[in-house]
Amino acid sequence: MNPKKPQSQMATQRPTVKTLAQTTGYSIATISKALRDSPVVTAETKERIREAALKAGYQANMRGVSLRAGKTFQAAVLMPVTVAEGFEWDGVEYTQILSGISQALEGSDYRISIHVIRDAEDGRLAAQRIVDAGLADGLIFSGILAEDPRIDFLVERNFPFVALGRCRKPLAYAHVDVDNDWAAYAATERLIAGGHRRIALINPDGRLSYAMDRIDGFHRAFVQAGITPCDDLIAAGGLSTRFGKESVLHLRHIPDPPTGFICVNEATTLGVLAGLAELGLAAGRDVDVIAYDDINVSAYFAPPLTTFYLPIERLGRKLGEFFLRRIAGEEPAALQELYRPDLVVRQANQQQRGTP
Amino acid sequence: MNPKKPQSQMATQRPTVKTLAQTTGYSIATISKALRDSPVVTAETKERIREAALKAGYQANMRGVSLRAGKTFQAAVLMPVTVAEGFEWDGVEYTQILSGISQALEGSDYRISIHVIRDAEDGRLAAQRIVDAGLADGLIFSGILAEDPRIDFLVERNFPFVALGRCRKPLAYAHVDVDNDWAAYAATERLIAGGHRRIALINPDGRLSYAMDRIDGFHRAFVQAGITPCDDLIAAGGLSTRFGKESVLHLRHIPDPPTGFICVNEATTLGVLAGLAELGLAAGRDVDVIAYDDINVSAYFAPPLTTFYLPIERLGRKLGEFFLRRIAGEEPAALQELYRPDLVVRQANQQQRGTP
DNA sequence: CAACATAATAAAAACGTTTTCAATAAGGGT
DNA sequence: ACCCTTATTGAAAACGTTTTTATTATGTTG
Repeated sequence: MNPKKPQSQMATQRPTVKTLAQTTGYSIATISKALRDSPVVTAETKERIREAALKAGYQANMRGVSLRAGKTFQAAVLMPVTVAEGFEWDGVEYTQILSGISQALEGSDYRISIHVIRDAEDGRLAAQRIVDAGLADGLIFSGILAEDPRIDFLVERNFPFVALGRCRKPLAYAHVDVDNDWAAYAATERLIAGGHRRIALINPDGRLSYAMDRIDGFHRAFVQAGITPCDDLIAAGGLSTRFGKESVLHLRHIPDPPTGFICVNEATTLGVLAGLAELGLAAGRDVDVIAYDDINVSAYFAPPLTTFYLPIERLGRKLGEFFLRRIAGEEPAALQELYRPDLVVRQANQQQRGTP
Repeated sequence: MNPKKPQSQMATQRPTVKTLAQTTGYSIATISKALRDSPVVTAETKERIREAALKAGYQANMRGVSLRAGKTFQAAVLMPVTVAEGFEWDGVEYTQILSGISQALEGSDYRISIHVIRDAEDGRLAAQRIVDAGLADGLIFSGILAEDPRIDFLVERNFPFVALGRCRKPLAYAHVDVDNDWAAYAATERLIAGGHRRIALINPDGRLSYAMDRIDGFHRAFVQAGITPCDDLIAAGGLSTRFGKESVLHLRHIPDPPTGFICVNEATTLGVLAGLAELGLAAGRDVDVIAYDDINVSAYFAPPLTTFYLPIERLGRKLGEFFLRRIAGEEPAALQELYRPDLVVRQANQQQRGTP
């Protein structure tokens, strides 16, 4: 075979507008307009060109479109991961977030590109790289800090983005969030109504905005009930299973230990249950545990736990929708939504049980 | 303000090779060569141009590079998700896979783009779309079926890809896999040695290649021990928590029920434990459970379980490495690796316990 | 019937690169 | 002093689009 394959090689090449122009006899301008359904080209030629395109299996080359349009058609998602091995079930909910975003982007020309980050500061660097190098047309990220460097940066550069969570600065930006203040309030109130006076809040990193929201709600429930808030029972740490377990082991060994636990996610909840098991305690009998659940797994814990449940995939869908609308030019102020999770009762709200 | 902003607008535009050409006085050809460190351009001019580029904050526009090079610089990853809400902890390990791939791709120009798929057939469509529309330079995917339409398609089209798992056809393609045959064999052997004669294998969808591998290993252990294989105790279904629970509830109600359970992943394991709890049985006392663990969570189950553990992030890293090498032109036959998970003993291997 | 508006298509420019090829300058050998 | 080689840079083409502008043909109007 001739290594240059002058003829057969050409035949197997992907067709372009130029190819179609040659086969149909029209100019590449008309081809382009016809395929984009421009009103200036006649219905008959449109038909003819479309047919030829179909026959040739023509697909517009995104690289050409991209260069010409000055767009990347990429939605960059910052995905946090923990560094070390032995990470323990961290970030498991991201699959669902991505699924939701993906659903929203279906039908659009946008694709999801993943940028793994270690922490918020690393996230700022990633954001800067994405903006400076023009790697994407917009950004989606979560794990918002009260003072989030990414939000500051992106707002200042006027780069489109949607945040899963709100920071504590009065800036206008598109976001989706869970009403964590309310959820923590409702959980605490429920435990108080169940007779608990010493309640532990297993919380993530204190710089996270929603960690503060949860503390606010936690406090308010005590104040409204006229009880001293359990500030000493707030465990601020990771979202890991290990942290949940360690928190229980620690908190149950201090004087006047907690009898109720409010967990921040499924991972810490699993850890809390593991810690209780190690101490010979059982949720629903010796202590009460209320969880927050993104991925509908609390039903399978032993015992099944009462949770505040909001499928995180739904948030993902909203993120994707807001992303597209933001890219299309809508104002950030119009792209903000707050969700309240559903209370799923799986354990009775027991009254005044003697603390073991 | 003048809506056209003739001057200030220009100043804020991203610099291009043309800009640099103007500021330095060199031609765009020289600029390009200098920045790519071509040997034909003199050291002095290189230095001058690099300085100017740095000062201007020049970053090559990927869209231009992409069009010219005919590459997308995208590594497409097919990410499976279950459709319905109430998905129950499915696909949680993908975060780790992505993290691993991301680590391997660091330093390269490649970015990860996510394509969510519902099942293998949907995956084939996605693969076809990616290939036909030229959305990526290569593909990474998992959940390999014994007869996987994606592998057939991609091999036939000679499109670069790396599979997490092997199909059962004798095709040459890059892959990374876990030795599931061995793992299932070892798990079964251990339970047999512990005195169990009726052992259940909680397996994923039977069309999955690694499901068959596991059955093979499962069988072999019985044969080698001279015991009748428990074909009736193979539960082939999903990877979901629900399936794990339902399997236990079903299997424990048949005559001569299993006393040992071998689980396929953490999700089903959690379900199995939930099912056992509902029946009043405890792992490690009434029955034995051996799990397979991707994400190091089995230590927190109650009780902690003996598992075969292989951090899936490591597989992800290998996938990314193989991807780059495949893209660079290496032969698929050189890009194949099989991993054996580590046995992590958390429960004693008990002898001949009366089945309750 | 000439002038002109309108419709349809074609030509050309642009997006930002990289690469091939041409052009210039400098140096070395005879 | 002249030719030839070599080193360095510049010009131009190409990647595949889309959009702006120009060109032609057609029909309408005074």
